[in-house]
Amino acid sequence: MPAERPRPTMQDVADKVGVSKALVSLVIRNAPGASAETRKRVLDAAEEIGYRVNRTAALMTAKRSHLIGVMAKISSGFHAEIVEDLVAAADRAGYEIVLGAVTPTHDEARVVETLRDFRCEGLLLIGPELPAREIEAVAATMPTVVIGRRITEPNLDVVRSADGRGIASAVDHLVGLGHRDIAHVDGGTGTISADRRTGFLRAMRRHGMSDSARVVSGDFTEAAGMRAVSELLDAGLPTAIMCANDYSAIGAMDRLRRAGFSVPEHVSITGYDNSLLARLGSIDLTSVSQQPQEQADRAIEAVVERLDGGRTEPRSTVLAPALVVRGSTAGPRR
Amino acid sequence: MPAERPRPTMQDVADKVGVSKALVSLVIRNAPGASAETRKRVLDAAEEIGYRVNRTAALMTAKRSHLIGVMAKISSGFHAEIVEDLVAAADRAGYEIVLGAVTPTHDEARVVETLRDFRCEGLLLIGPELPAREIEAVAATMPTVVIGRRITEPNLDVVRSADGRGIASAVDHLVGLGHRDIAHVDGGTGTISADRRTGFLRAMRRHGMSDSARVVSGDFTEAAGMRAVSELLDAGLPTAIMCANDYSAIGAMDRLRRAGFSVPEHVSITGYDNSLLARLGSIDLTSVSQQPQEQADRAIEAVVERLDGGRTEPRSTVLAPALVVRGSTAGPRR
DNA sequence: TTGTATGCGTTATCAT
DNA sequence: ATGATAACGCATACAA
Repeated sequence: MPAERPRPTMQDVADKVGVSKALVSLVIRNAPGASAETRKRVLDAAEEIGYRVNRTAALMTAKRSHLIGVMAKISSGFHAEIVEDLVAAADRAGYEIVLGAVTPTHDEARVVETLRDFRCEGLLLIGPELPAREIEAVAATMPTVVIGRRITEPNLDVVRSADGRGIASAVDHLVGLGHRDIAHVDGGTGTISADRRTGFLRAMRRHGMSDSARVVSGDFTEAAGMRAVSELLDAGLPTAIMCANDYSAIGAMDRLRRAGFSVPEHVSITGYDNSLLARLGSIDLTSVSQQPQEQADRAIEAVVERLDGGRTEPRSTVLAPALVVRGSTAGPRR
Repeated sequence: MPAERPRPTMQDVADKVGVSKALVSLVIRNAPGASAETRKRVLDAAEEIGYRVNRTAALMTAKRSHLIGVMAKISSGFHAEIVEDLVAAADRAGYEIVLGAVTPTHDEARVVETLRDFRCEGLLLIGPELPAREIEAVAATMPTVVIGRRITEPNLDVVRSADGRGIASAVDHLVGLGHRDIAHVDGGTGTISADRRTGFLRAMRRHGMSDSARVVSGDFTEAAGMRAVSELLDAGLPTAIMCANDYSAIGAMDRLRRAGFSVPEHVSITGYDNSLLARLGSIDLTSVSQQPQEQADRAIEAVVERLDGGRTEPRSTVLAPALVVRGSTAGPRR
C-alpha cells in the first residue's frame, strides 16, 4: 500500500480559478491563446495547490514527448562523460534525456525496449555491441544515432571520432620526438580495436617504418597491458609503446617500472581516451581525446534534425580526435 | 514530423484473436481469469503483430507503477557502481529503476522532480547534497531512502556504511603494523568528511595516540592530497597518512614520490572507497570499501518493505565497511 | 471464462 | 479568449 496521496489535477486548478481545464492546459504548456490576466491567475492557483502536470497523462495524447533515450554503460567513464554532455545539449535543444543503463543484468536489447516503452522519440546508442542488423531494426522504427562505433546501415546516423587518425596523431608525435621502434598493444577483435590497429600500421607505413611496426594483442584491460610488456621484454623492448586505451597503457607503464625501466626515459607510453586516469598527476599519460562533448553535441544535433527538421537521409559525422601530450612521452634515449 | 508509425494496441490484438481487449489485458498482465487456450492464442497474436503494452497508458489506470527512481551522480565511480547493483536488486524484487542523472546542468532538485513526474513509487537518493528539509519534504510524499549520507528525519530510511568505523579499521591496521605517527588528510566540511575525521581522532585516542594525531585539511581531490603532503613535508613527515578518499590518497602518494620518498617504505598511505583506481595494479592502494552491493541490496529492501510490506516507521541501516589491504601500507621504517 | 462500461489526466479539435 | 468534448490505450469493477 504505497501511501499515494492523490495529486491535484488540472481540473482542480480549473475549478479553483473558475475556468475550463482546456484553458489551464494552454497556460501550463505556455501555449498561445490565453490572456495575460488569466495566465497569471492560473499560474498562481497552480502554484498554490502544488499542481504539477501529470506527464503520463500528457504523453497519452500529446503528439510529441520530447524525450530522447540514451543507452549507455555507465560503469564506463567515457560513457558517463558523454551522458553528462548529452543532457546538457538536449536541454538546450528543448529535449529531455531518459537514461537506460546497460549492466550485467540488463543487456542492450532490454534497455532499448525499455527506452522505447518510455515513449522516447529518438534513440542514442553509445558504443553499442548489438549486432548491426538489430540496430538497424530499431533504426527503422525511430530516429537512431550510434555514438562511437563505425557502422553503416540505412536510416542510421553515426557520430564517432576517427580512431585511425587519433592513433596516427600519436604516431606522428612519437616520430617527431625521434622514435623509430614503436609497438602497439591492441584491444582484441572488435571494430574499435581494428580501427586503431590499422591506423597504427598505416601511420607507420607512411613514415616508412613498417618493418619496425609491431602489434601485440591485448584486450583493453590493465592486465593486458602488463602481459604485452612482458612479451616485449622477451622480444626486445621498443622505444615507445602505444596502447589501445588508457587502462592497458597503465598496465604497461606499471610492468615496465617493475622491470626497472622508467617512463618516459627508457620507453614512452601513450594511451587512448584521455580518461580521468590519464589526467591524474601521478599517471600523467599522453593520450588521445575522443572529444566527448563534441560528440554529444553532434549526436543531439543529429536526432533533433530528424525530429524537428524532418531529415531522412542518414548522416555520418566523423570527428578529429585530439592528442593530449603529457609526461609519459619524450624523445628516445640514445 | 517524427515518423511515428502507430504502434499496435491492445484492441488490435483483440481484433485479431476475436476477443475483447479486457481479456487481452488479463493475458498480458499474466492475471488469472483466462483459459490456457485463449492465453496462448492471445500471446501468439501479440507476438505476431509485435504488440507491446503501452506503459504510459497502463500507468494511467494502474494502481502501481513498480518504478523506483534513483538519483545519482554518474560521473562518480562509486555512484555508478551502486547503480549497477541497484538495477540488479530491483530486478529481483520485481521493480524497475528509472535513473535520474545529476549533472552540472541538472541539479538534484530538478532530478527529483523529473523522477516524480515519471511516476516512481519510491525514491533512492545516492549521496544527496540537498538540504535535509528538502529531502524530508520529498520523503513526506513518497517512500525515500538516502544512501551513503548520515541524516535523521522522520519518514526517511537511511542506508550507509559507518565511515567512522571504516577509518578506525584502517587506523587499527596501521597501528598493528607499528605506526605511531599518523596524519589524516580530510575532505573539508560536510557530513561524510566530518565522520571520517572524528573517526580518525577517536581511533587515535583509543590507541592512546591523541598527541601525534594530526589532521590536514583537504577536499577529496588529487590536488588536495598533494597540498597536504607539501604541508607535512614542512611540518615533519608522519610514518603513515590516511586520506579521506582514494583521489587525495593518490595525490599524496605522487607528491611523496616526487619528493624522493617511497611508499610504503618511507610512508604508508591509505585511501577510502576502494575505487577502481585503488584496485589498479600500478596504484595498489590500501583502501576501505563501502560495500556498494550490500548498500544497494539494503536500499532496495527498504523501499520494497515500504511499498509492498506497508512499513511506515523509518529505519536506518549502518553497514560495516571493509578494509582492503594492498601494497601501499607496511610497517614503519626504524 | 468472457464481455461491457467507465474512468484515468491530459491534449487537441471545434465551437462560441 | 474561452469552453465543451472527443480521443488516447489501458485497467478494473461489474455483468453475463
